[in-house]
Amino acid sequence: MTTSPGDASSGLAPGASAGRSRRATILDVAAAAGVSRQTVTRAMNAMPGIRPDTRERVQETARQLGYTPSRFAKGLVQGARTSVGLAIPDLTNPYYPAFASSVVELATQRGWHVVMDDYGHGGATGVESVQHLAPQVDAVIGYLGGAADEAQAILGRRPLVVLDQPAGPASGGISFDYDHAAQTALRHLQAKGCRQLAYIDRAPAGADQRAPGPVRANRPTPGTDTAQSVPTVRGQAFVRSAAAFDMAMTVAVSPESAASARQVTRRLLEEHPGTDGIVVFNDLMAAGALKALADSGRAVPADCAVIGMDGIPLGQLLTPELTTLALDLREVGRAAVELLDGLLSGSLEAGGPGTDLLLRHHLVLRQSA
Amino acid sequence: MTTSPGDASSGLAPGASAGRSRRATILDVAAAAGVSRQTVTRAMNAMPGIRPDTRERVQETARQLGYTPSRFAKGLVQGARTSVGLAIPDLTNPYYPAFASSVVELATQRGWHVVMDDYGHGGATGVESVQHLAPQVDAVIGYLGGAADEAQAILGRRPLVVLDQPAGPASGGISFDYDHAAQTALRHLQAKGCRQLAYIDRAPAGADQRAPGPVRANRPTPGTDTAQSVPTVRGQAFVRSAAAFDMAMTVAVSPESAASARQVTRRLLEEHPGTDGIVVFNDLMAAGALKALADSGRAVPADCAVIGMDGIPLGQLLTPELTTLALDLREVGRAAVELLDGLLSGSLEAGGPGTDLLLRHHLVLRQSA
DNA sequence: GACACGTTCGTGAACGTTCACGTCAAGCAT
DNA sequence: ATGCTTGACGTGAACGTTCACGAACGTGTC
Repeated sequence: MTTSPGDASSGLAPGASAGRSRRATILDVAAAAGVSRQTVTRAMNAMPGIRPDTRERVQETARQLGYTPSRFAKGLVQGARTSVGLAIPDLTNPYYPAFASSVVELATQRGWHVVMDDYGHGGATGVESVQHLAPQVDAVIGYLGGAADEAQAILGRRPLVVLDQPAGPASGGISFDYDHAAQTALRHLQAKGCRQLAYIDRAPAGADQRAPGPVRANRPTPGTDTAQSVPTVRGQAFVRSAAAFDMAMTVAVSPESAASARQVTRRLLEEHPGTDGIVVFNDLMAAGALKALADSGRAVPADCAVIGMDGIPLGQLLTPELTTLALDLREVGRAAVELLDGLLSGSLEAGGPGTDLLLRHHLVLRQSA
Repeated sequence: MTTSPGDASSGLAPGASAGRSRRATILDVAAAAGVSRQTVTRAMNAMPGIRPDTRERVQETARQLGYTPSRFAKGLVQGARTSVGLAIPDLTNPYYPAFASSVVELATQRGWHVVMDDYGHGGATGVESVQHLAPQVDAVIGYLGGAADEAQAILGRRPLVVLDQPAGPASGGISFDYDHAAQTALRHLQAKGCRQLAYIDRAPAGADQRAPGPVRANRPTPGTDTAQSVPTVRGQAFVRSAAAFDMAMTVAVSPESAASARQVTRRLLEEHPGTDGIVVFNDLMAAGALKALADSGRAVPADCAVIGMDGIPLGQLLTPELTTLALDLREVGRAAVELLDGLLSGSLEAGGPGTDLLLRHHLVLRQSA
């Protein structure tokens, strides 16, 4: 004990500036300020029924003790402030932050907190993300990539809004009308005179990331099941549409990155030099495809048109500027939050009407097609 | 009431599937399963000392009642799982998600939760963001844009790590060596033969977003105070360096978006047609500058070189690919999390040595300069 | 048959805060 | 003096969970 009795600047209770001991509680503050718990509460929460000088004295004491009210004790007695989990596969893909930004904004407006998880770093799955989020949140919004049933099981009665898939066993779902998107894109390409199409799909999560997928010519013949070589529902919609439009379409598969898409597109162009129209899984990969076309000396859209998918701002910065099947991402975020809001407030019933939305892309014409 | 007495699949206590009443507590489960609180705890948390069949019966009961343990009660008795707030000005700028992604990854590895706030939507400030986060978190990491003192005051003893500014009154700070960055860039441009430089700075937050800032020729003459027309420390470093290298440099100011930067650059090029080297506040705005140069029919880098700042992946997708003063964003995130980790564990003392880091950009040479 | 022992389960206490009261004194009218 | 109001402050109870015990019940051992 080196504390001398005449110590200046600390006429407080013992242990006032104590180092690494225990967190200060409301009782410590009350004792140090010579008042009761309730008065401390009144001082800290700007409640009436306390004399201004008392309030200030208590606040000063709290400051000196480094007192911070326990959010757990507060939450326990007051009933939860709602906090929602946001499960995102990859913040590095500009699509997701654009969506997340909207969710965070609208959630904040409602006084919610957003606990974010960017899973997929260590190769985690959406379900693992929900598992990590679950103990901390009252609801989850997320791109889970399937497995909504397991996620809902983990959450119990707490609402779950899944994106890019129908609700299924989840509380709510927002999915996208890929058939409509595909038809819109192919109609446009057909009108432009494109005849030899290609679609670059995203490789499934489990696929080997090192070896870009095979380039397969899938001349769509009715009755042929192409599901195996076309990993995503998005891709399958394009295959269906190509058949309906009677257009030839090659499908290539690439991991979800611009660099991989560039490489895959290069191979595609070598094996199918006559390709005059390419649709790509998303805008990020489309950027890679544009690079590959430039590498091969082709002019876009004169030699080959390109259509991306997402509508992220990135597209406007590319050269040529990217024509894309755009989603209004702020709108998607708004839909998700409003759906969740309805679920939480009880004005919407899980699995009931209005919990399974279908959103449409619209074609934004820029230079590349 | 349409519930018939012979209803199957629900032999539980009354109110089992009750609609919107009260949240089920551990006591409800205990009563319904015919056991005690503690046994329910043991069943839910996979603790030993419970018979497998009991465990399963309890779990099933909990599932049916939709029981979810209160995170508040749990936290109160167990001591907090740490959750950190992440205050970000704008998730729409690709710089921030790249950083956030790294923070979320490393925080998750440590078992922390990340509460994200994307302030700046409604024109909120960093301090307001901290205010919103404070009741929910044990620490904050953030790009606050100054005002670290107020933020720290709100947080009390809880650690605060600020980015892009020295720690000051905050617990820890990570800042960037802009003088070094500026010297690196200008040295390169000088070697390339550039003689008429321009720097495009970001307009301060309070500035009118509609009217892009003035284009001012700041031929650096020693003794002239240019601080007023150069809003950021980043910009001031470039002005200083230009003076040191004895290079002419015009400073223009633009709101932080590619579209605005494009517009400002266009005006800059009209007023200063001889410009042969441009450095831009960040990569996003540099993308706009590249567009403006293309608009004016100039070749990059032949007619005019461009150097961005940040090192976000976007730069590689542009045409021409963007030379940039890159920050290793995963490294920045790692530094922030490790700093916070030290602060939280007590191995680092707030304001002590090692809490104020200075990171350096390195020049990534691509096509644009 | 007494004892020790392991397994399974239940009970008091505690976590830190707020809510709903209760108390006490001062001021004022009757 | 009495009663009533008002302002400032204190006290019991409750929120829902886990921790540290203790009780009850077999099961084996000597």
